[in-house]
Amino acid sequence: MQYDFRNIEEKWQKTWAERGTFKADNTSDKKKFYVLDMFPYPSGAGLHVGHPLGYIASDIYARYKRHKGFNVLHPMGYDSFGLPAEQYAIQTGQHPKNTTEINIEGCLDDEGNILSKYIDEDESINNEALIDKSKPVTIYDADYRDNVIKGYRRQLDQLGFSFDWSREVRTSDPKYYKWTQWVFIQLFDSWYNTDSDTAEPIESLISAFEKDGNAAVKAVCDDDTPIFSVEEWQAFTDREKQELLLKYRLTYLANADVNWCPALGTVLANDEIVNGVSERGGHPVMRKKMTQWMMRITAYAQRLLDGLDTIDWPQPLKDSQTNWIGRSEGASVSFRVLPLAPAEGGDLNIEVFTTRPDTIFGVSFMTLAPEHELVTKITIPEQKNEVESYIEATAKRSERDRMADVKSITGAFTGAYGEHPFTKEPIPIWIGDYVLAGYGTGALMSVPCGDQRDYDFAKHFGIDIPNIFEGIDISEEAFADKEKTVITNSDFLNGLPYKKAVKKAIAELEKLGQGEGKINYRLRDAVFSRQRYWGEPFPVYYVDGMPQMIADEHLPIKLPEVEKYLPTETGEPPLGNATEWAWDLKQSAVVETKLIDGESVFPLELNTMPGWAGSSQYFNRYMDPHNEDEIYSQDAITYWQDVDLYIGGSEHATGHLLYSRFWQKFMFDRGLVPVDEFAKKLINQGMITGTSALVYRLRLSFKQTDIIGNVEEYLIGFDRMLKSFHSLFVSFDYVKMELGEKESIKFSDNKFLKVRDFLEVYNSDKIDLEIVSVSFDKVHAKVNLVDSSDKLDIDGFKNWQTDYSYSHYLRENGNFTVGREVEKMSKSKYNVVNPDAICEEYGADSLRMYEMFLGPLEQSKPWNTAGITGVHGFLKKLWKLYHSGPNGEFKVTDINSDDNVNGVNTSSEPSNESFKILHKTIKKVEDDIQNFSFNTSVSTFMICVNELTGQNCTSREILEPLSILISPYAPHITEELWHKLGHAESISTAPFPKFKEKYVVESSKKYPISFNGKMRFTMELPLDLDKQQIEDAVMAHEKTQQQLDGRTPKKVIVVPGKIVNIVG
RNA sequence: GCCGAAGUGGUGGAAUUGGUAGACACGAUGGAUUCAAAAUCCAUUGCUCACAAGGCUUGCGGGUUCGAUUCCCGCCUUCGGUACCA
Repeated sequence: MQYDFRNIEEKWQKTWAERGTFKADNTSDKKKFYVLDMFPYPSGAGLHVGHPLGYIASDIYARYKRHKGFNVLHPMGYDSFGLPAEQYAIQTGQHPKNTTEINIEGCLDDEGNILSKYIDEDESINNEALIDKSKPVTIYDADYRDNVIKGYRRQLDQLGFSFDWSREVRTSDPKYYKWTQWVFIQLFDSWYNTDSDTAEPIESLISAFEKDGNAAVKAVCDDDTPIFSVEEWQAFTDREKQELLLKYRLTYLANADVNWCPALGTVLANDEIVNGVSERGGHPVMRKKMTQWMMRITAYAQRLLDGLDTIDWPQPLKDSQTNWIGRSEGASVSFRVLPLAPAEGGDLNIEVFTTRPDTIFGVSFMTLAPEHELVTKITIPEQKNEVESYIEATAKRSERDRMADVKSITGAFTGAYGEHPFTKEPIPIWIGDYVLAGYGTGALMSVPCGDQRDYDFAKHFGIDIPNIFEGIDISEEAFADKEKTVITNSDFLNGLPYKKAVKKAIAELEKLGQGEGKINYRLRDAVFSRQRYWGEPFPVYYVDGMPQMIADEHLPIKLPEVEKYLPTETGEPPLGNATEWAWDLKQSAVVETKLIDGESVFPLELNTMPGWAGSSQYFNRYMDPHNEDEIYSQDAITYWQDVDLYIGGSEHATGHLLYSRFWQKFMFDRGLVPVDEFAKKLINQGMITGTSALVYRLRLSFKQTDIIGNVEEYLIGFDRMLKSFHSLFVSFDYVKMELGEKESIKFSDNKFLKVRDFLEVYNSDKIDLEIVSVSFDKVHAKVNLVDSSDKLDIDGFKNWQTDYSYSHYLRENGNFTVGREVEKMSKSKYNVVNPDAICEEYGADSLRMYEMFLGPLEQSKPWNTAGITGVHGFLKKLWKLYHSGPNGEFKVTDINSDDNVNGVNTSSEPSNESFKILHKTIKKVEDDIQNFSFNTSVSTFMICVNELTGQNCTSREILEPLSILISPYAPHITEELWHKLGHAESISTAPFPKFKEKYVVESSKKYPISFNGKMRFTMELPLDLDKQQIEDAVMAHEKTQQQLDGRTPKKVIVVPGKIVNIVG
């Protein structure tokens, strides 16, 4: 019997789905275990082999935990709001809801034929069903299925994951985003009490105001919050009260800097901006202030830091969150702006944050971010032009550019001066783009002798560099070593080391009332508004410009329909196009926009929520995903608690993973979740890169003498020079052999004789120019046109790119090979490998095993389909091991079996060797799974099956546990074998085999005998010898004497059970 | 720039605590089987030298150690993140 993976996999996938094998129950006596994957954004391109890597790993772990007797929750869903669907909507007018649904559910029926609703009258396939929408496809095209969207669900299903699909969520489903909106309202209705260090309902803040005003309230709030008394509070109008409360709420409105692109009418992400212009269309981009919803994540800065110590996440990921939060201790210092500055001058102060208050006497200038609000106020008329043009120039640079660029030093003098708090000397105030507006206060006290950037700035603009470090030469560079610091030229700080000087400086500043010790965080409040269509609408309407929440019972507020998905002509977000987008208070319903009267009908919020909104609580929603009354029941969350294992990419380190921790802590504060970290353990899976196939196209450079005798040399595509044929492609083997490491080679070097021959035969009469050198272009070929030995299918290549149909192909030894390069998997590089095709050819079990076999889970690694034959061959061998009967029939022997073959009882005890390899495998695999080292498990299985095959093992006692060991990795084949072994129940809950030490104990060891650290020979010795006995045995060995050649060893190192090393 | 990760045969990788470098695979070469192909099986395969003996070898340069892929110092290269891509 052959290993028929197609039938086996289809059969068991169907059976699992029908039986609900992987449904997790919210009530169970078993211990719970929650394995979570980062849910995908369902893109039209579908899955490539890189996507399932983490899902396979988590599935192995989930299945392993089921074998270990746990009640496992392993859900999957879709992060289905996002930009690509919106971009497509802008281009085609297709509703993102429809494209999203297609991307998830696909366009094929159960037989794999396209659904009739996607076939147009003329039998062509509707554009929305196509992956590559650039050219028309009809149902008569032979391979139309390759270009039809199969849908994420179908692609995931065929990989045999043990997901509990009954719990699926989609962030764009109103039933789901109802609860995203609900959490937003909870945040709006909360403030952060720094006394109790917890978020509290806004009512407690209001009652505090009503009792004592806000002077005594310890809260996280906006910097510009005024102090008011009870009387003042009571005298405030309702609107004033609302404005004040906004300064405390955990989500609030504020003016934030964004990258505004006037031409596109939209805000751009940093990576959508290249060299100061938009990536799409190359339009100018400006920094601009816009009113945005913000999340007061800074309230949680310290707790987000502290929490990192309590979770088992990768250290690099923790490091990046730590750096992101960026805690620094120092002092805030207030500098008076000297009144000789013009206009409003006089009472202006500049707040700076410094980590080095000890260097305050080294200040020789101040630097403000060009965006700093005081810049326009303090700039003197003479400097106005210079300052303004500088501000304009920096507005065009992205923050990342400004941070990355340390070489060009730019800035402008405002003409204004600050006053040193102690010396009262005037300090010139500059602006410079190395100061970022959102970082600290957006202003620096510049100490050139102690900070390299300040030093460079001072040198560049000829500003003083006073030295305040004892015994340090600062003529070449700044001195930033805190440990070796001794302060001098600094009045009361003279002679003090760093730590004492800091303390003293802060104390003196406090005496003056011009500063205090302060902890600063780099973390900023998160912008929560997006000027997009395809996102969660806010449950917010505006009365007199003040935001009001819509009551819980009216949620969800569903996304309105719009004609166009672009911003409006007046620059409002796409929701501004909606004709039905107003809140009627009386009816408690969304009504037509034109009914807005400011009395009972009010405008709704036009922004939508960002991508991370929907993913910040989804892990909790999975626990009770269809609950319509609560975000989840308390029973469900009490049972499941938190995620035990979360697998996903490290690119989410400071986005999703930080925001989710913030929301979880908030939910914890409000008593909605039992723990304040949502995932105990997290593993980052690496990227799978593509292995591109590159075909080498000849380029020749020619020399030509023109009429007046100038000699010109130029490089030209061969095809353009010679009309008689198209490009000449040359086998990579030959190119490499002739070219070596060089890029190009002189024609006179007498290489590439084959090319010369070729030119002579085909074009001798056409070449009237002198060839100078030979080089090559690399052309990407589709990877599936290349086989495991890098040979190109030339006919396939010609068919695929008809431009090359008439090209010539120069072979080497009858083969035409391509070069290989590892690059990111992408459509444009033709190196994307689709899991469907792999499943079709080798099966899901082979794909799962191979993805694991590629290498360590956390590392990025290149995909090369060629290698899959190794694991596929292994599965065939595994199958054979259980099918050693006549004609490949299934055969397993029991110890007490009555089986008789020709009168001989075939029952047999497994051999000691069989037990040994089985138990070695159990030990290794269990260790591997616990260490997430899945690649080494696959090797271990191979060794085990190879050995058992060699031993002709057929014992149930061996083969039954073996199938369980392999089943997390290759669930289909092992389920089939399990079934054949006579079990009615799924293998998935069979108990994991127990490792028994007694089967693997060794009595002797093959010792490596080294001389001066180099292994020369091995020697088998009993393990119970002591050091001296081993030494004696080794010294007595003839090869030892041979090696020593008469010398006496200086020293003999014996490590029992490990090695012997003879020195001398 | 800053932060993080990784460099081992032709390729993916293994070596769990400092102890036989290259497990397990892919590819390649030769052979068996076959009318032939596929499939399967066997042998060889880090480099170097004609063989053997030997020498060299974990990105580069140092160091610690009886012994370093592993620990320390200094460099180089590639990749990821860098606040509106998801």
